[in-house]
Amino acid sequence: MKAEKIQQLNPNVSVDCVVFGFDFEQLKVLLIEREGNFEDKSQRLALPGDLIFNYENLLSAAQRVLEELTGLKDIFLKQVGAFGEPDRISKETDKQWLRSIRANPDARVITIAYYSLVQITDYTPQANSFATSANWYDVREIDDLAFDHYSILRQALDQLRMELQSRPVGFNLMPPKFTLGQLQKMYEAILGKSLDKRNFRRKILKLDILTPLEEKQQEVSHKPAQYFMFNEENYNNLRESGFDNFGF
Amino acid sequence: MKAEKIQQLNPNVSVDCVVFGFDFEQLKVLLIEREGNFEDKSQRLALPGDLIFNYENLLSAAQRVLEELTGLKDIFLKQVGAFGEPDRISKETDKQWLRSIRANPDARVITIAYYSLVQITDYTPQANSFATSANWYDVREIDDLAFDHYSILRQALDQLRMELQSRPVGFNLMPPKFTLGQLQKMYEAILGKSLDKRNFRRKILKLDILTPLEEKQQEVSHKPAQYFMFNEENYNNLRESGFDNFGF
DNA sequence: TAACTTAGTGTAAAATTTACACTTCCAAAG
DNA sequence: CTTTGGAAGTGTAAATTTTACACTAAGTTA
Repeated sequence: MKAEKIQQLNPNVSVDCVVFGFDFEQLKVLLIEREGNFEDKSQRLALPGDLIFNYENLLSAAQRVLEELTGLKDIFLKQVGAFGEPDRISKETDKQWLRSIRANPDARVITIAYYSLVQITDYTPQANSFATSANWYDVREIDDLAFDHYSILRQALDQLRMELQSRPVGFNLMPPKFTLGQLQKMYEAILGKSLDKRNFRRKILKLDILTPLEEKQQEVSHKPAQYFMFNEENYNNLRESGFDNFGF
Repeated sequence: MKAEKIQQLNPNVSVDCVVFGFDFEQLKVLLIEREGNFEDKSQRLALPGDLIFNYENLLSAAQRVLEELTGLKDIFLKQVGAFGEPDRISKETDKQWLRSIRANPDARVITIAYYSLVQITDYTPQANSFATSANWYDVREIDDLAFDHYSILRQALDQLRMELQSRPVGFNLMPPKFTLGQLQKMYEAILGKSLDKRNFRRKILKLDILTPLEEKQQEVSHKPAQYFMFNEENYNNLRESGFDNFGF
């Protein structure tokens, strides 16, 4: 009885995940494709998302749905906000599609969006459930999506940028050792603008959250860069102490 | 038929409003009292909030509910986020109270919170519906509330402070003409710390959004201060251009 | 007329931001 | 072996911003 109760879908509330990925070149976002008669590709693409269970925590629901659709597990997600326009499911193709997968396809659904930022090489999406594919797409190439997902994406990106300006975010998505050039590329990809190398280095090093390693890059056809790792302790202190002096 | 549809409550989604008010002295928040057997006063107090109608826009719902419970109308509200812990309605007194007013008192409810900042003297709360009172309370004196409303309040306050640091917010809540001392008091009340008078003046004047008036304060028992008003145009430009150089 | 209260004002030192160009080290190509 | 291409790495001067700090002015009230 209890188990049944837990498994009941709440027809009015869904979660959507905006998982940004960085591959040392561009900022990408994880999207799924769905079966159906869509005019163009952008309408076939959607953020991974689905209804929550009735007695499920919102964040857990987002993590569960993300794993079900794309195979990505244990992703740290942060809330963007609620999207609840009564007409957010207004496109005819979206309505049709919902009829094919939902018990209650005409219910009014508000969705809670979450976002994250991961290192692409750490995760290999595996489409499942109603997703026919799950892949990374260059954020700059997306100009529309199913439902209201495009505006959710934009808002998540705004929030990520703001977060990046105010805290040393994004280090969770760097590999254990990395070069300052890679770190700068991450900032540039997310902020969508280029930064001065010397000023970037000065500023990031002054934070005292990076520990230089002895090791250097190998087998690159240019001057090898020094590797760095995080000073976890200082990094956490800085995260806590909030958002002073951290803009680029 | 349509009207009936519109009037149907959605048992799973509510809105809550955190209306901050400033009275030239302290930062206050608008709370309602409810009928019932509550252990202490803090449990009797709650943010104005209620279920949404099924085909209602979330923001409109927040404005409607706010007006129904407190009489405050045409308040500009900004979303804080969704609060959806499955156990957010866990206090026994809250459950009892819901049974007295809701058709479906045991439904799982997620709530979307909104906040605002107004000038207290512009609004006189009038309790109505299930609110037995609607009053302003000093934010610093609140240490708990019904449901999960205390944590919603804290999060809204964090967001207000962040917003204040990054944009020239809060001017909407000043009277048409005001002194720099009053403006500084507003900043101090919201940020919860005192600021250097000379530095504050220099910084705020450099933004070039204040126009000095000829007029001076009358009948104050000290040196009368000069009045200022907004330069709407520059103010809007600054709001748009975003959040550079605006911390105190 | 003395006491009280808030308004209003300037500066020097420190810290931060900004713009800017050349040398170094490696692999690959010739 | 030499040249070339490509990213790494480094310093400084000027401008701007931040910070700390104390006295006089103009009203009202006692």
